Amino acid sequence: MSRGGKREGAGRPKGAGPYGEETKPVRIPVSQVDRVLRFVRNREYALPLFACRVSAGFPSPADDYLEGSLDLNEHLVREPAATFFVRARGDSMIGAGIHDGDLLVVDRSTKAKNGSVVIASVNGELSVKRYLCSNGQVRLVPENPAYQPISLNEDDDARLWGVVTSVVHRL
Amino acid sequence: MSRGGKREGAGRPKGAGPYGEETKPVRIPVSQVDRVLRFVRNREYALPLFACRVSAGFPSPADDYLEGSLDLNEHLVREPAATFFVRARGDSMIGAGIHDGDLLVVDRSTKAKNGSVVIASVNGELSVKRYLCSNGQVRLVPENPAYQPISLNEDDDARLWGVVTSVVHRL
DNA sequence: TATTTTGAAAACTGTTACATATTTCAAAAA
DNA sequence: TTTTTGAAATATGTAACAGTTTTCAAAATA
Repeated sequence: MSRGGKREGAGRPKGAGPYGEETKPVRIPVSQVDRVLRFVRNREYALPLFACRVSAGFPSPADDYLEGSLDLNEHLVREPAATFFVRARGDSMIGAGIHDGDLLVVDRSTKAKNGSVVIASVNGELSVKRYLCSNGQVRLVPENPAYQPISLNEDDDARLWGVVTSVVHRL
Repeated sequence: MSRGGKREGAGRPKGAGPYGEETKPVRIPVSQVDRVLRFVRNREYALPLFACRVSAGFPSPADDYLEGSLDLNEHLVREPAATFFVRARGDSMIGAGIHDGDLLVVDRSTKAKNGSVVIASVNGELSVKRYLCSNGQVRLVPENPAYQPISLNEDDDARLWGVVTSVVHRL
């Protein structure tokens, strides 16, 4: 009459769901539910990151060379609401690894420190420069000997737009 | 005695939460809860892209300088399932804009063309090189005069791991 | 009259609870 | 030996709940 019955190991095993893991309910705004489900189910953009010091077979997800997984958005954008992109022109910052046409990730929420690479407009001219400050004197310095540094005076109409956090160079 | 009381428009208005919208519980794997909450709260990784040729006030979303909006994942990763990341070591590809420590986006689904920058292992040694093919002869060429090109022979144990599509340089 | 304090009302939020739904495996049947 | 079956155990979507937060007019105060 009875089949199966109480016994060790009976029933659906733990972690047999699609995630192989426990779940917990989280409140999501209704308009974003679909987007979030796609995000979670596909884990689309969390891609493997491999270490490059390799001598033998490489790279396979089973390897020790796997450093983890990475999402470019999360890795490169700290605060989405304060971040924008600019395309760089010219080679005045070649020494900082910024090439003509590169995409710059600019964060407006972090304050420029001495030595930061910044987007600044001076007297209506926009540029990417290294921000140096000494003795109260602010200088915007290109990273290419063919260009001249700019020293900011009080009557200059200067404004910092943000700090460049990453450079994306397409091949 | 009683204050407030039942009346039209009493109480907290609808949509007064941080999302300005109704929420609903969705089951999320515990290990991804944090990632999902960040994803939902930050809302958008589709960030504004500005043109850099600018003379006056810049940049504001209302400006004409806005080229559009960009999602780094979508922009840099054509096929998530065939993409991985590698961290570059050394300066052998400095001429291609690849610096020590840069993050390389590698696509395994596109075939290397003549001139592509590729990740290749030759006799167990992994490297980033430019792939050149002429008269059936394959060469892996560094972009730094201090390094020697590698010509592939038939008895070399060589394998192409993928084509480098982008370089991410952090400042 | 003008300003401040108060508290009921209504929505928000994280979590628990629950009613299916699925999955598994050994016993029963073929 | 193979197929069928059903109790057991977990998964899943959502309602419900208890506690929190916010709002606004009435009450109290100046």
